[in-house]
Amino acid sequence: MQLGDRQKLILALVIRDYIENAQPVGSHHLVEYYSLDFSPATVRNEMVSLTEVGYLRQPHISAGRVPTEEGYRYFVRQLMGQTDLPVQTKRTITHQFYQAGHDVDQWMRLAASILAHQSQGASLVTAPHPEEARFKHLELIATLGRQVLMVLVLTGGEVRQQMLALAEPVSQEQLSTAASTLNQHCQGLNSSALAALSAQLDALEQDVLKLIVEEMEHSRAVLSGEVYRDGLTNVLAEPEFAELGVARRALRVFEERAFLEDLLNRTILTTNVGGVQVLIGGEDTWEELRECSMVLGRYGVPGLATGTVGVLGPIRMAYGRTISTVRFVAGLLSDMVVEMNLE
Amino acid sequence: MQLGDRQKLILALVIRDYIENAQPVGSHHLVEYYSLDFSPATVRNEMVSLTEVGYLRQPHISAGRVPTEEGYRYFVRQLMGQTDLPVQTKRTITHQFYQAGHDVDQWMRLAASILAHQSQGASLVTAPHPEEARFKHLELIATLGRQVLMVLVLTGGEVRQQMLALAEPVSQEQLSTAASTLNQHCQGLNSSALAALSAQLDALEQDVLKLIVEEMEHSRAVLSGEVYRDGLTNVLAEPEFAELGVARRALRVFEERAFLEDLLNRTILTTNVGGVQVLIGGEDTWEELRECSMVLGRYGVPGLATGTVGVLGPIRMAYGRTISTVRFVAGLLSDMVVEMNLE
DNA sequence: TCTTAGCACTCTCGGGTTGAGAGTGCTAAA
DNA sequence: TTTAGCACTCTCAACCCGAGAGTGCTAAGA
Repeated sequence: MQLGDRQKLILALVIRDYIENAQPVGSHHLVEYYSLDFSPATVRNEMVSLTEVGYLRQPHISAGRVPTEEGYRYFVRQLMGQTDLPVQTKRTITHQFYQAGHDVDQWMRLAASILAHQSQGASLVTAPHPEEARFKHLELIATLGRQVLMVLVLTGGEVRQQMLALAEPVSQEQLSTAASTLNQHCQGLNSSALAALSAQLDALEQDVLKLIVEEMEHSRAVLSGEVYRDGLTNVLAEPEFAELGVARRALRVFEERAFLEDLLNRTILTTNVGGVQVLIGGEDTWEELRECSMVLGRYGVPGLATGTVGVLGPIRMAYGRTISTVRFVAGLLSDMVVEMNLE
Repeated sequence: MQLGDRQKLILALVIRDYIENAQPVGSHHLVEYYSLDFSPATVRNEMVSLTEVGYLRQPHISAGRVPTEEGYRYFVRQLMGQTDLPVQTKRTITHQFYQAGHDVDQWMRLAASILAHQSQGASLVTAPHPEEARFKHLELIATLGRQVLMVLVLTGGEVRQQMLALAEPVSQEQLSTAASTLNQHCQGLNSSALAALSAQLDALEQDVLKLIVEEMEHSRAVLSGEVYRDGLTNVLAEPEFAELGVARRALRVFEERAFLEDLLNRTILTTNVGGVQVLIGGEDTWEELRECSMVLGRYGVPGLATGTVGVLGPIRMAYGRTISTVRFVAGLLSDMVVEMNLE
């Protein structure tokens, strides 16, 4: 069913008002506050239609209207339009990133902090990592006794380190030789190609190679590295999380890696870099997210390295501002990935 | 003032009962439930004394008694005694660590998870790092263009990595030469000794050395690496965090690095390895912790590398179980540090 | 046909009241 | 020194009630 212009206007106003005040919106308030040139009775009539198509509902018979999840979805898709961050805000954010220097860790933390602050929600950032890891460089470093530190650099600039315990002590020279052999043979190969190499290597090199393959396989998961979070307490400030159970369920989402992994696997992988996905009320799929919305974005360079940024908040979320912030921060992080690899 | 034996018994029972049920404890209930061989009236008389010395209080005149913070402190110091984890529990935990292999990251995550689960609180673990970092080994790895990855191994097995952008491109050979020069000169030196070396080195080496010193200085902070957390939602389940504001304040503690840093600096540094410190109700020092208690432990090998484990919960916390869990996990992590360095 | 004024109706919410129950402190007797 | 008995205080849940908000319906007006 197609909505009339007046219905769209009323729906949009109800949603904006509700997002701001967290209270059911009545016909009288709407006309008064937004100086509409038709009467509360007319608004009521339109509200009846909007309620019938499922975009609005009444908490109880003598209350105003509240948007349904479907209402929010329609709003985000059709009514909201593209909003953009104020130039001044953009400039401030860019400046902060500029000051963070070249440290990926710093960038991630900063991104999480900015997202949380701007959206007044809880934020989530994963470090960039390649969709398919390719070998770039290897170092083997003797630490003490039979403990050896392996540092593996993958295309995209991702660095992984892993301790390995050898059967017997090996000198740094032997390790360096092994590393340089492997560096020669493995350049640019992906994990399956590496696995095929095994035959032509000696025992030590085979051991190391096995570990490399393992690491690279592991790094294919969406959630291989650290997950940066911030603003968890922001969501607790929202009235919809006043009830203990609701707050717990929402925070659990952020705590459990397994859940996040599932979530990201099933949503963000289908999103293009630069694109933003909005999950409203768990989308009938994630029970734990029933009372929340998430805005997820993907950044990076496809084929090289990508990562995820996201915000969790109540369904009554300022979608416009949040989406544009997520998009903007994703853009900056994409620049970082480019810079890291090209400069 | 010295408490009589019966007063000690009653205080201990009130605290244990309150910890379990979160409800004011009345004289009648106490006698009934614990089959005491004196009457409720006697208990009431003793309770009056305990209230006068400040170990108990009444929420209101017709309610039972509740421990005060002083009461908890007395309990933890004098009444509780050394409890120990059940052998079976210890075995299970040890087994889990055994299965985690040699990955420090895995160990930290596991430690946080076990602490959270056993204590039903929120847990906190910092990676082991040296009190005074000494140089052990350096690698320089060309990634792309002028971007160079520096991998720095410190005594104690701590590994730090940092990107540096050089003024102009440098080949891997040049980097390797520089690294091996530095490895020869810097072996076992601390940051101030390193800073003094500068004169005898060429431009590239000086650049790198500056960065090394910076990293090592930075790594002296208590909170240099990642902070592992778990069980945040556990604390939300406790009735004392039902109020929004209380829950926010408690979680903020865990979110803000600055706060944690201050906290650890001022408490844990005065604790010996293997020792456990109990903060009850913020100890009049930390406003944010007023409604919480923390149990903090230190692990590692003094002079080599140490780290912190801790649990946050309501003041009404099962101190016995929590303290023994913290102590046990700290012990396991200390073993890990030893093993990493000696094997 | 669309809009709107008027009105009866419904439901929530906050305030006030009340009675049951819990637990105390005091007193006096054992 | 301990304890039974008792009067007393206070909380808590239930209940009632009236004010207020906002609706849907109807009928009149544009």
